[in-house]
Amino acid sequence: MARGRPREFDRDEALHRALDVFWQRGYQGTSISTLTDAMGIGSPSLYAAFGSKADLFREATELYLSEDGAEPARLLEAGETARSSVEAFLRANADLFTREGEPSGCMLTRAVSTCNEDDEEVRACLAHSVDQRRGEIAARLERGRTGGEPLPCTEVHALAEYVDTIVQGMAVRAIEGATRASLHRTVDLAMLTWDSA
Amino acid sequence: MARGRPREFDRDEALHRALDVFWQRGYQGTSISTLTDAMGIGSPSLYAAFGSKADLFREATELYLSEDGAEPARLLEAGETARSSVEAFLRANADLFTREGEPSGCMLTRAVSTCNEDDEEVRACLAHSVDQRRGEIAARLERGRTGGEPLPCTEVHALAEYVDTIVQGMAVRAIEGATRASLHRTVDLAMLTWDSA
DNA sequence: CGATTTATATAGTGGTCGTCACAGAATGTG
DNA sequence: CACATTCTGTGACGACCACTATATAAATCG
Repeated sequence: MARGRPREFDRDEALHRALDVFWQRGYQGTSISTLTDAMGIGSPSLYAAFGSKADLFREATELYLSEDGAEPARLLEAGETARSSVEAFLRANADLFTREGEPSGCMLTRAVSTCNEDDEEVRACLAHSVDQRRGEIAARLERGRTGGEPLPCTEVHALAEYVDTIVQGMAVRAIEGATRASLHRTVDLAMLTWDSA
Repeated sequence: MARGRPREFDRDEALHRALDVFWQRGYQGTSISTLTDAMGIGSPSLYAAFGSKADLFREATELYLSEDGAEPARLLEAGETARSSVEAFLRANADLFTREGEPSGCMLTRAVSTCNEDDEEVRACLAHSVDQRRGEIAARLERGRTGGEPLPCTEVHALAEYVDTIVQGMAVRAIEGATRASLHRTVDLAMLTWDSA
């Protein structure tokens, strides 16, 4: 098996490094040469292994969602109440956006702003990912609502959009340099919405 | 006066068009040729009148703050209470981010994500503008606090950061295509924070 | 072994980036 | 008028963009 000359780099590790670059610089702000430098390979190897810049970005997005973004999503599902689930979700995102030695903010949020309308496929990929995240929030809220849990708003979609707004706002603030503690203070205030009922 | 050949374009109008382009495409996503096309001038005229791409961006930022961004800031000052001022401020931003036939979102928020750490001067310019906005929110809150108005949090800076998070989150959602009504529903929920006291 | 298959390194493709030299055109001043 | 001054259009600079043709290297297959 594996006829021909074997690949000299670890594809998965290279993808991780590409994710870091996209995370830090967005889509348009990342050049192929930046990627090849970070991945430690030549451009022909990149194209042979990943197809194109857009394809590589798509794979990096999937990796982000399945690895870094998985912990917030897991906490969103695992909480006992919708309220505690949302709070854990927000705090996990605040932590994710301010990890030491890692890019700041949310990879998706950053990419949304850094690809313009020409990059049709990349925009579609991002829209799908963000829609999915919002859907997961709404689903968790709906689960609480049907279970009789009091929510600050009966429209779970509107409430999910509110939670998503907090997440994306924190992502921008992390890029601007906000500290983890500062984002957690914001979560404190965001959760006060629940205490209005 | 005005020795020499007179300029054939209106500098202020050209700056307005440049603002539109930066607003829609961010900083790195905007090329000089895109700018000259939109402004209807040649690149030497651009450089003679504005200096450089970064200088032009700085001027466009000032124009944004003094014109489009002025209405939210005005409402923030004009409201009777801190609460009503913040609500009017948020709604004005929601409107600003979803104007028909105009770029979506906030010009500052978009630019924050689209310039990477190499563009030192541009980042500094943006940081200053965002800090200023946050400071205005905090000042209005402090005015309410010393006036005896009940606030959901005694730390006006933390509360200002929360409000700023909503603004920036709405800006990202507007870029993603959120409707004006959807952003106003988010403001509804954000203001519930005040009802927890 | 030779033949085949796959990956790599080198070096390029045409195109665009931000910026500017230069020459010509249009104004004011003497 | 000549002259100084300022703007505009043409065209180009070197550097970078995403991407690839070509040749060589390293593996498996028969």
